[in-house]
Amino acid sequence: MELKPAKEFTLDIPEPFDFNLTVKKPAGWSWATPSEIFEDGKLWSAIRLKSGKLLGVMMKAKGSGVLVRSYAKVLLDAEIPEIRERIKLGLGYYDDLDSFYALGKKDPLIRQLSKDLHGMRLGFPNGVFEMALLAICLQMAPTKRSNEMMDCLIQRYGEKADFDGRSVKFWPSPKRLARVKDRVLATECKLGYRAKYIAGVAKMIAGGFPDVLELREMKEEEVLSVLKRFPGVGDYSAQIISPQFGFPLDVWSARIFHEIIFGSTPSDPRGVIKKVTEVAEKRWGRFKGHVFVYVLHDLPNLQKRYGISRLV
DNA sequence: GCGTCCAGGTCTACC
DNA sequence: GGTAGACCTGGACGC
Repeated sequence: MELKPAKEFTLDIPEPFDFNLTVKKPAGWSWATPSEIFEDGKLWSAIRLKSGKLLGVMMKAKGSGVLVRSYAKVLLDAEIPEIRERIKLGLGYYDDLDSFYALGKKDPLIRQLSKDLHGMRLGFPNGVFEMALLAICLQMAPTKRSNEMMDCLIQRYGEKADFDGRSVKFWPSPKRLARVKDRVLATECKLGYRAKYIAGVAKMIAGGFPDVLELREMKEEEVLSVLKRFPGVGDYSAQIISPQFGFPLDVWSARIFHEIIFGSTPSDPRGVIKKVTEVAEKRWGRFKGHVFVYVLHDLPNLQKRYGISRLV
């Protein structure tokens, strides 16, 4: 689909802010979709609005802010506030980095993180469905296989945005996947038992569900409760999908945080998830999500200090 | 080459 | 309310 230039605007993001670190994070996570393009400080990506409309987005740093160019087949004036809000959320406009970094006065881990990745805002560009696909594909699978499942979903059922001389493939819409039988999904993308979860989530969202901007306004416990109504979404997945940044410990990250907090490698990483989560809540409170993201993007540096045993 | 185990969770049956 | 066991698939490992 060839998209035409639509709304262009500049966002002033509060300091500290590093555009490159925010949209192209060190561990290689994509901003919104794995097929987006980041070259010479410019990002070409896409977002999907609540209506289901796909927008192409080109962004680059401009002074203390960010120049945002959106591309659409047709853009309504009424959609402009939603675009601005989604981009602000995607660039971490609301992240309280000053307060997070201030914890570094007493917490040596945060002191190091804020030094290593200064200005990296968490950002939450995607909608509920894209994050649900990510979370479910991450379950019980090595990274390679998770990536294969997600790539297959995007290539087979995703939507292409051609704009500004670039082509970006975006996650499938809930309406699109709601029309696919779970047996077909399981076979085509080797999703295994996850296929019925994905089909179920697609149907629920296609039938009407709070969007990411609405979830942001709820209390953290309420958001998690709402998200856990999805089939196949438990504590871990709900915290990945939530725009309020929880502490989604899995076996891999539980091992890392146990080594950082307690200085030892747990023999049963799954068994320490509850304990590590409780300590994180007590130690970092509302900034536990910041610590989680910062740590996973700073592993090479932390390995030297904390002797983390396994990086991948 | 073949069989077994298990991995970046969740659900369900059973106690 | 707590907890085994099952769930897809595919790579690693032992034989």
